[in-house]
Amino acid sequence: MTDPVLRPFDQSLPMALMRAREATMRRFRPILSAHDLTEQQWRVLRALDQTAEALDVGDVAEATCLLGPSLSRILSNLEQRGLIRRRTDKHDQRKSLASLTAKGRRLVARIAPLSEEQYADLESIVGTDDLYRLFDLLERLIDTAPNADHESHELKESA
Amino acid sequence: MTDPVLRPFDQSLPMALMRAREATMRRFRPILSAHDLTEQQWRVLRALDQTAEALDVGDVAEATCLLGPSLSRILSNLEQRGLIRRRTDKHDQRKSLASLTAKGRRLVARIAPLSEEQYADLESIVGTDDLYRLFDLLERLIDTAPNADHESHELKESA
DNA sequence: ACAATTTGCCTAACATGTGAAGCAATGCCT
DNA sequence: AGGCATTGCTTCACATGTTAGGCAAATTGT
Repeated sequence: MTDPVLRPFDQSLPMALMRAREATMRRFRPILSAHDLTEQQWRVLRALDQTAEALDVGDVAEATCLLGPSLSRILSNLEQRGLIRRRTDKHDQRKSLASLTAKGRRLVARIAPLSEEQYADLESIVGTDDLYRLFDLLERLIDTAPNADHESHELKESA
Repeated sequence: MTDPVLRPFDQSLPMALMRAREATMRRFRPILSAHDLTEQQWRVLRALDQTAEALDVGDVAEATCLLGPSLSRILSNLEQRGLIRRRTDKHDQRKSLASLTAKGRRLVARIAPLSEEQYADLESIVGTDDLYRLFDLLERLIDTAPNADHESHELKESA
């Protein structure tokens, strides 16, 4: 029964997660900034590149882990640069649908191999097995979250 | 030999790290906002609470994983609120030394048990063993970083 | 049909992330 | 001592994180 002394930072999980992410991103950031893209802008372009059709803003937010206000600004930015396009959904006029332009798709295609190259390096250094172990542990951590809608898997079985 | 297609987000390590951190912080954020503190402000207070003496701004930046400009603003904020104190180092007048005020130390003491309670919950859910496994994997990831000064352990042995 | 509620996206305001530039204090060199 | 690059912190400018509030379209209840 010791006093409730605060654990030092080396034993803080959020801190370790942040440093790990920072260390990982250090590989990719130079590629992106060379193409005048931020991390977040790149995540949006990737999300849109993954589907043939357009996505509504809510889906993009979920996929990219961005909050509405940030995403709204990012979409405006990318739209002005001619990388994406926005139009309102005919069936629900509250929704705004986003999709890549040809220019945007070309940009993703140009960056993709560079990104995958870095990822391959990372995997070879850490080791494929340990990388999967890490993914599993992170996934478990995500599932312990109090009450977040991360596209709950739980409903499917109980429905 | 497939085309260099981009991996989906569920196989992206930076994405998994971000979601895991977000899920973890969801436990702590309510405690902090109830005391009008942001994550980052809390990290600074913690860092200063860990040492008896004052820390220079560079050390605080390293300990809290904050960049100079952010830290500079945060210190101004905390100083205005009377939670910390700043003075210039007599031996090197470029340096600015920060330390907690009595008020700041009381605030940390009030929050600490709440924070540790959440941490204990987390550990009991994830399991102590898996938590340590996770720390190990994250540490390895951090050490694969291209060229960052994370208080390199390497020098001590080779010196 | 109509009022109340909810949903989806937006803007506003403030705090932080990030790279570049400024500036004073220090260290180095001759 | 006098130049000169370096260090430590700050400020600036712009992009994002975060919470709150706004507005129009859709849904619900009657």
